[in-house]
Formats: sequence, structure tokens, C-alpha cells
Amino acid sequence: MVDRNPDKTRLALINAAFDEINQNGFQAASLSNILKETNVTKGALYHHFPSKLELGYAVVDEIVAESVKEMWITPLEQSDDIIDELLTRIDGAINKRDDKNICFGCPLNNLAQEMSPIDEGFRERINAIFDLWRETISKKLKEGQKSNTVNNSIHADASAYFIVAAIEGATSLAKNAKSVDVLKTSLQGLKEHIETLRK
Amino acid sequence: MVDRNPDKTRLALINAAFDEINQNGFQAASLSNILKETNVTKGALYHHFPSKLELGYAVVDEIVAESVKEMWITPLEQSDDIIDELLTRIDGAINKRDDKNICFGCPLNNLAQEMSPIDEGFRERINAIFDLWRETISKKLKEGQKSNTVNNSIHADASAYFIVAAIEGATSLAKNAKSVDVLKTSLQGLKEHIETLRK
DNA sequence: ATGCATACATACTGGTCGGTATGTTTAACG
DNA sequence: CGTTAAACATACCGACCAGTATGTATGCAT
Repeated sequence: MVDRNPDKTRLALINAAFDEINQNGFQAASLSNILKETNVTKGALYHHFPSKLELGYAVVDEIVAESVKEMWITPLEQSDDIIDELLTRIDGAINKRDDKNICFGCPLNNLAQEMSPIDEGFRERINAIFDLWRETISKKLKEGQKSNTVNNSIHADASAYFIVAAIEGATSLAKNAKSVDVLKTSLQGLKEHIETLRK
Repeated sequence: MVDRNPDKTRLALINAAFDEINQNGFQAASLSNILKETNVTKGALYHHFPSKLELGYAVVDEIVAESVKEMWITPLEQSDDIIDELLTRIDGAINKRDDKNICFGCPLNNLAQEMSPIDEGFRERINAIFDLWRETISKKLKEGQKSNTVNNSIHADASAYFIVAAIEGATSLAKNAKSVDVLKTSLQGLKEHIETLRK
């Protein structure tokens, strides 16, 4: 009668939790809402996750981290010209937004802001993602300097920090303004800056 | 016996609410904690504020907005050289931080992230502050272009967006990393960028 | 076929939340 | 002095929350 599929149940819970968290924040995320959305019962939820906190961790590890890797890490790793690729990915980040989804901002940054002062488990997980992102950029900038596509006089580490900060800040401003135009305009300055990193 | 001072009571409530909100976010901010902190009773709180939401609005209007004005708007308005002043204010923003307070991030950005998708009243208030900040920078950049201290080929509006975004993004990264060094490094890139805006 | 762990379901608990109803104290004013 | 409204105090409410106790159904191994 009932199709019993633990993996599917677990995934449904994580996905619904991601949505709920993204809209309301982790603390205000309601397990009842997640259960309602998924038609899963409380017993099933607590069979898969020992606590709300662990459910949140799973969302970070299995959804947020994966989406950052897919969106940024992998493409940057595989690129031949880091500057071209950065510009392409920034355009990609703009184009996937519209005035309806812009208001949810960057899930990674949302969780970072809310949870990092409160819970060390969240903070470490989120920090690891930011580190990976930033270090990937830094590494590729240094590679570019060796292969003469990136200006040798720039500080790759500092540039990587700055780029990540500018992206998150722009997303944040756009979220608050509920406007893709704000995202586009804010990131225009970043794109021009990135151009100046070229050899 | 009891010293009755409504203005003082109101201010104490707003200040305690600011702290509580800054640490836990607005939704997780507990009125009970605020009352405990201030030794004010619930009856007194609801005499001064009709709801938790209105208390939050008062915090934005009377503390957050004022501190942004003091920290950014007034100094920028009064400056003769906007680029010098921006660099000075950025250093000021770095220097007022230490590894103990960095983890609370920027109160304005914290509230923006949490509340703008949820409550339009918060969003409008926060957006007005961001607008004022950004427009002040933009206006002064344009003035600088006229008085030949700022490069005429830059787009003042876009630059202003970019600068605000980078500051907020850097603060956000540093908050998550719990490190003033991260703030300093991230903003180093911004400072170099701002230098390039000079005539 | 039966034993047993996994997977799920239901009902409930204690605690905290924002908010309210109602009562008391204070200070200013006539 | 007495009145009145502002300023505060206390006790309580219903709603919601995360979490738990306990029970049931399923599927696989033996």
C-alpha cells in the first residue's frame, strides 16, 4: 500500500527543509511545515534525523555545499582561463535570478549570517564551503600568473577574498532591494575589477 | 521608591532589544530576555510598544539607522575628497572590530538578511538606509568628478553599489570566519579598487 | 514461516513564545 | 486635597515548538 523508500523519504525531508530554511531561516523553520510539505510523519523524520540541528547540518552538507560546488568549484577548477570563467560564472549567477527568486538571497550566506554566531557546527560547515570557494579562486589565479593570463603584481589570496565578498554582498543587497537590476549593477563593478586582474 | 522615567525606560528597552536581536536575530529574540536584561516588566514594555514588531522597527529607526548615519553618512557628506574619506571610513570600520565583536557582523545586514523576505516593514526601513548610504557615496563621487578629484570615466551609481556590496560582503565573511584578518584582507581589495577611481 | 531490524505512525509532553486582561502606583494639575 | 492619565506590575492565555514514548507495518534473512 504505502511505498516504503527510505532514501526517497530522507531526500524529500532534506529538500523540504532546505526550502523552509531558505524562506524562514533555520531557527524559525518549522518541522511541522516540513512534515506537511512532504506528507512524512514526525516518527519518520526522527527516524532519519536525531534532531532538527542534524537535519540542518544535512541540508548544508548535501544541498548547499553541493550546489556551490556545482555552480562555482567544478567550473572554476576545469577552466583554462580563470578570469574568463569568473566572468562567465558571475553572468550565470545573474541570469539564474529573476525578481521572484531574488528575494531569497544566497542560501549559504543566509545560513552564515543567522547561524554562525549561534552554533559552531553550522559555522564550521559553512566556513569550510567559503574556504573551498575562495581557495579555488586563489589557486587558479596563481596558476594564471604562472601561465601568464593573470597579472603577476596582484595578491591572489586577497583578490579571492574580495571577489567572494563582493558576490555575497551584491546578492545581499539585491535580496533586500528585491531587484535583479541591483544585483546586475552591483556585480558590474566586480566584473570591471576582475578585468583589471588580467595580464 | 522606584524612579519612574519613561524616556529612560523606552531607551533601555530599545538598547536591550538591539543587543538581543543582534545576537539571535529578530525572530529568535526573546522579549523575556529583554525584560530580564532591563528589569522592566511586560506591562511596561507593552505600554511603550504595541508589539514585538514595533519594538523591532524602533530599533531599526532609532539605533541602526542612526549608527549608519554617524559612521558613514555624516562623515562622507562633510568630506572634501570622497576617495580619501571612503578609505578612512573603511579603516575605521576595520579598527572598531576585534575578534570578540566581529562575530556579530553588521546589524543592518543581519536584519536585512533575516527580515526582508518575511516582513515588508523591516524591508522598507532597511532598504531606505542602504539607499541613503549608497546615494551619499554616489552623489559625492559625482561631485568629485566635477571638482576633478574623481575619474570622469567611472559610473558613480554603479561604483556606489559595488562599494556598499563589497563592505557588507566582507563583513559577512569575517563574521563567519570569526576573524578581523579576514575583514582586513577582504577590504584590502576594495581599498585598492577605490584608489583606481581617482582622477 | 518466523524472527527481527528497519521504517514509519500517533498521541502526547513540557516549555517558551507573544500577547492580554486587569490591577496598582506615580506624578502632574486643578 | 482630589482627580486623572500616564507608567508600570502581575497573572494568565492559547498557540506553537522540538522532542519522545509507544505502537504498528514492512521486508529481508534464516
